[in-house]
Amino acid sequence: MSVRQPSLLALPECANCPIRHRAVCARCEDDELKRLEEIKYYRSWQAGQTVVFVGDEMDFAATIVKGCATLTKYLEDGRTQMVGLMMPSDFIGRPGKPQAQFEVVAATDLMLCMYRRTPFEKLMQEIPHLSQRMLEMSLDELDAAREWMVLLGRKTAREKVASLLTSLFRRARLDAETEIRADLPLTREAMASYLGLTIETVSRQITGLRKDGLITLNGSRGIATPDFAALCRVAEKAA
Amino acid sequence: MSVRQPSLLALPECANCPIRHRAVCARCEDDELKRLEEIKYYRSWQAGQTVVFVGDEMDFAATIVKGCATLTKYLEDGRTQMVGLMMPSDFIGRPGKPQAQFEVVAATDLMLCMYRRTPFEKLMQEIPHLSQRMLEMSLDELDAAREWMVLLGRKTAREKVASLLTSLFRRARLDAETEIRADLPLTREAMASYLGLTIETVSRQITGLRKDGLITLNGSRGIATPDFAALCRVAEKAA
DNA sequence: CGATATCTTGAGGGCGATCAAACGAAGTGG
DNA sequence: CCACTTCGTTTGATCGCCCTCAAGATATCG
Repeated sequence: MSVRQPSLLALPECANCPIRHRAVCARCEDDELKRLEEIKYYRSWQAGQTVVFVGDEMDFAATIVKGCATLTKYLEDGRTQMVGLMMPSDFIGRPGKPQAQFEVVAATDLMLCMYRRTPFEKLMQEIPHLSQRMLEMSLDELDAAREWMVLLGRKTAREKVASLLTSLFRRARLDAETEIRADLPLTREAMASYLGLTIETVSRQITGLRKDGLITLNGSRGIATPDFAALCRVAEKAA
Repeated sequence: MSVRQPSLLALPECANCPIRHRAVCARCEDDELKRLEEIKYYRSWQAGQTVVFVGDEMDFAATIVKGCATLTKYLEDGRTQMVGLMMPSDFIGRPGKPQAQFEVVAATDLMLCMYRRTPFEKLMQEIPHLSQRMLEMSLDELDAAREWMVLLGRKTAREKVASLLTSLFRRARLDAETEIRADLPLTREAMASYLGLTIETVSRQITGLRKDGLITLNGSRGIATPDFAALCRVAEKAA
């Protein structure tokens, strides 16, 4: 892969932003949005590039505009565990702790709407609509993390893979209710990291699900399901 | 165990509260504290009693004053995974989602400082000190959940048990730096639920750590370590 | 002291990891 | 255009950690 510098882009208006109503700025009034607009800038990365390294001073907070980013933690001997899979409108950053606790990597081509840290934290103090939305989003992340813990701690390999696929299907069908296909934004390696498995086991389980007629493949990234409900049943949704 | 009704207790003053400076009310001014005091009440449970069942309408939020509570999620076939281990000053409740997503159980005898839900959510709107602290605590919970995900997804049984013990030691030495002993607030079953293991494996690993001289036991609940640093090394702390 | 949880220990098996190799797609250069 | 590399994926063979099932030991409490 050719390594290109992250590029700074022009500044579209917030009013036209595709994730305006779901991001951290969702509740902001027009005048509040203007203040955010003053400290924001856009930046893009190619799939595979690292956005933040562990321990880096994070001098920004950001919203994903396009693409998909992963948050990954490491053990000393190199074992890795993904701890966040962030999609458009999701927030990246940790007000109060500028040291990055995990690596942020662009899983696909990625565009972030970034806010300089200090001014952003100041705005959080001054704009309740901002901190309120921030709290909502943190609590949602926490709920997701807890669901994820059940997957990691108690589900079988097959259930894990089925759970990930259903979750990706759910996020992929952007208002296209009928579409039960998706292009995976993750490599097998990223899926393994998400699931607490090895690449080989992920591959075997995907093959198994295909042989059982629960999914169909189209290349290694394209995937679809003829029976979404059945796939959900395999995923053993929490009671 | 004799089942006794949870008891309602008298209302001590917030000013004398042992966890006043660490709980959700930590940043409140005196006048703000008074408003909280108006909607609060105390309630106690015995070890083993369930505080909230999955799906229950939670008409309160609460702070743990004394004791220890667990948050547990279930799969349909009965598999369980603990997703929260809450200690004094920790917050229990989910503003915005009154339906309980998990079961809350008193791991030890437990006392909660409880706030009625609707008035509490109103105060969160009106007292920035409250919602700000709430955000801080949620982000800390999220950090802890992500560390926990690494444990569940990638650590070996031995590392898992060592990690839990070091974490409990850390929380137990309440300003008593020199004390490297603790009474476990958890049964083997609760430990297994925390770690994504079976009771038997937990027991075997504890025996193993004892035989290796990393810990000493005193009954099944009392535990100490002659070399905390060594135990941490076994726990394979994340880089 | 007996009744009942809780915890420990043992034997055996299965699921997922590990090690290894083949396969396919995309890109490079002769 | 075709060898050749590179990288991601698939498939196979074997191993070992942890689960399962079972029994025994210990603690707790009436």
